[in-house]
Amino acid sequence: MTTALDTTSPQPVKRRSRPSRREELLRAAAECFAESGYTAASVRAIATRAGMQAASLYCHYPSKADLLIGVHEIGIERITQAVREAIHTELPPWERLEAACTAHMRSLLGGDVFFEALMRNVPLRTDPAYRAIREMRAEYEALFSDLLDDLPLPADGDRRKLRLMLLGAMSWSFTWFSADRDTPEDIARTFVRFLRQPLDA
Amino acid sequence: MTTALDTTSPQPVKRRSRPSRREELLRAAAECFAESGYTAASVRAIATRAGMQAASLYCHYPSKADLLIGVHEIGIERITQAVREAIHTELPPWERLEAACTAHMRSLLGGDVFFEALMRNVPLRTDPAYRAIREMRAEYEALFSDLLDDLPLPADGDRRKLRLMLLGAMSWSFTWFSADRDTPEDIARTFVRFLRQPLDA
DNA sequence: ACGTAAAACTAACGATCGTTCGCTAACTTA
DNA sequence: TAAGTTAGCGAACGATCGTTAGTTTTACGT
Repeated sequence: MTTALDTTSPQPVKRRSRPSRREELLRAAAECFAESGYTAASVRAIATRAGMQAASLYCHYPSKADLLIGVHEIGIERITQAVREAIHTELPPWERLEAACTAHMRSLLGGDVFFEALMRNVPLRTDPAYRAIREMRAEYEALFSDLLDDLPLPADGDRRKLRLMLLGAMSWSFTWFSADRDTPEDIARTFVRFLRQPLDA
Repeated sequence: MTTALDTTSPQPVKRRSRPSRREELLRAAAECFAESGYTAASVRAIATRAGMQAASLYCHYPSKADLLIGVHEIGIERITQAVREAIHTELPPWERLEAACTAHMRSLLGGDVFFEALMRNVPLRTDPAYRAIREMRAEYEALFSDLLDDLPLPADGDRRKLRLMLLGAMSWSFTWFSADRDTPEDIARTFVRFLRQPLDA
């Protein structure tokens, strides 16, 4: 009969001295959140993808919800950086807006799992993480508010709705984008052109 | 000590001869899906809201996934009907489009839980219910394809992207709409006007 | 009035969930 | 080298999940 001796063999248990194991964990979380959505993604699946046990995950993050916040932080930080760089140059207002939109779409549709996780997990107003995430998004969207303020619009141009329309159309592209038919840059250019040029004959 | 006698009293268990108990069930499901999202909504919560036990739910629907499909069917059918009525009149192309958008936004933001459930549960490509739901959505969006075909656009007007931009912007409004600041009709009108009129000075 | 089928019930199944516990082994630092 | 810190592990907790089985109740056609 089995005794206490023949238990599990003592596998090495490599301890990673990597700069940050948390980053690998966040990436794994982003992948799972992107694939299955926050609720359906299990901490066990995330941990497995990061090469550890579910319990070990809690050495780095106190809860699953904090993982989602962490994923959002990285995603928002990246896209903010990308847009900031794109509008850093001296350009006419409309061209600056187009540059921002191009950077926005490139980030969103470029295949980065952090952005996929972002888009597929827009927080509900009842979520506990709603406030934290919403604040991050608002800060990012303020970039576009500034860009629109520089635009020479007609007097009746509702800048708020213009921002919401443009950002909304771009956000939703996540649901229909197909790399076969479209490119992020073309979508951005076309959307800005639709607003800029008269479509009515 | 408690015996087997003092268990739950035999409550009457009124049997509803209503035209369709399934409809109440679908409404309860829509409410739960809208509040918590599909995965986080439990069949027990849905059943409780419909005034029955979780097991009784399976007398009407074979699975939770079928409930989601049923909710989508009702939502799509309602909004299709609303838009069809709106564009039934004889109107110039742009006015017809605006009428369709107004009806679209009124449905989406009017507080109907079926539409809230729709918007908060856009299916992932990996979901088993993805195909069924996607087909329903495509059929609805074809309405707008027809409307855009009637529009007198410049030669370089990409009608597909125009449709995706307009529908995307309207869909996303679900995430920022506030009844205090906006009305569905105003959003629809403004969005169409942005496309129709030149914004560039 | 009776038989029957649908609808609702209670109970429970196996699975999985997020999280906690106690311990081991590795790295860091003194 | 001794002490301290901590990432990682196996196991398990209590809860909840979607679903099924078996039974009882209700409504309705004959």
